[in-house]
Amino acid sequence: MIRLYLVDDHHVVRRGLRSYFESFADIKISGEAATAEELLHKIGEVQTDVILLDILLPGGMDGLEAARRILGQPNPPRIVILTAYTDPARAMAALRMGVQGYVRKDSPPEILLAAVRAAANGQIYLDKQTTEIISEEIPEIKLSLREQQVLEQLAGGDTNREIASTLMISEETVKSHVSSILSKLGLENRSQAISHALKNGLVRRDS
Amino acid sequence: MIRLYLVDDHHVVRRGLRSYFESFADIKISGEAATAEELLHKIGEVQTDVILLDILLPGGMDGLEAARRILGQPNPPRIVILTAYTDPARAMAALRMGVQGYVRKDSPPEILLAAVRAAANGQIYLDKQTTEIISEEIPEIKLSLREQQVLEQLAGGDTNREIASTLMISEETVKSHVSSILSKLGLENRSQAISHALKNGLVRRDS
DNA sequence: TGATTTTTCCCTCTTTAGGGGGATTTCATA
DNA sequence: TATGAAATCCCCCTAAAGAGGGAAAAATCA
Repeated sequence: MIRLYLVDDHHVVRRGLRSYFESFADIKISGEAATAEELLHKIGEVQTDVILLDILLPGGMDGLEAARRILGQPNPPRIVILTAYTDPARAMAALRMGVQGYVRKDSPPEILLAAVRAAANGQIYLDKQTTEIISEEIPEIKLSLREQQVLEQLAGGDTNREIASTLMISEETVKSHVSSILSKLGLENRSQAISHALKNGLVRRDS
Repeated sequence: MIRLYLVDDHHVVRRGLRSYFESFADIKISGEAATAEELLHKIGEVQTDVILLDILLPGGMDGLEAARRILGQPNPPRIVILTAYTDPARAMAALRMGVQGYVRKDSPPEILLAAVRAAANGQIYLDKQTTEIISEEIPEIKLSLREQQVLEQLAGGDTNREIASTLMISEETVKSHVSSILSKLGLENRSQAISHALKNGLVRRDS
């Protein structure tokens, strides 16, 4: 019997997952959470084998950070990441941190099932697209803390001057951070950086 | 008995909606579609009272355009728009075009149910946030066709020169379109336009 | 038809972005 | 301790973006 915990901020998604998985005799839903904070708060009190975890969650913490914390505990449950869009960098980061699966939300239900069962067995399951992308030996793209902060504001539409002002550094420094972000991500200008960051969930979108 | 048609590109969402609505005696699911094209293709052959329609759909056509076409037909079904983020402009546009409801995906299921039942009765149902926003008498922000096309490419990270090239117009023309987009949306630069467009679902995000 | 909007293009001018090439300090780590 | 990454700042220079002010043809609408 696989005990499965569901984490997604949308009611309909949780309900859909629950009704689907409950139709299989070997799976039992051990609980649900809508946010990363709720998950971390509740997970200590339940015994579960697998957590199906959405990446983009409202509030301060995203799914990856929640995964990191849970996997840092002794004898943690397996985690399968559920995501709307396939992002190579995030998938790599997730795998490095010990996640057991990475599947797209628009995958057919059988894929989700396969991923959960594989995770329960300690196997790793990746969907086709992710596997293809990963297998191309993509070097991990890692932004420094400062670069992430700059990217965050970049994606908010701020100018270099505004970023400089809120980070209390000079405009020149911001420019050098932006340049290294572009070079690390293989992009050509800030517009592409904004587009990339928002489309691939590299930043929160609190609009 | 309310016949309800479901349109969403995610399996889990469709499944969740179906299992939820089927638990009510007065509702019957008359069909499902994953894209706007599929909906338009299939809807002629089924009798349905209400269509629950996701706004962001893969492929060329979005939910609003599909709604426009369906509502243009004689004696059309009622349409309830389902959306991930509340966008005032889109909500206004949807209502103007005769849609019967506008609800967020993360609403509690009871809200969805209320919206569908209201639509079946010919009433209009808006969720709280949308109502609040609408009631502030927001003047409709309407981009021309050309401006939408430019915004689409803008959000993809393209430069003015690239946009000019694909639209087969001069760079100067692109600049004037960009300027009018900024002025209509009340923004200051293209970075803000990209951020705004992606965060508020003004463009598709096919990454 | 007349009026309005859309789409197109041009010019000038200022600001912003971004590359290239340094340099310094701090801090972790091999 | 040496090495390297991170973070800070500077200069010079080119290209891109955007404001302001027109203008004119085409499409749409009243």
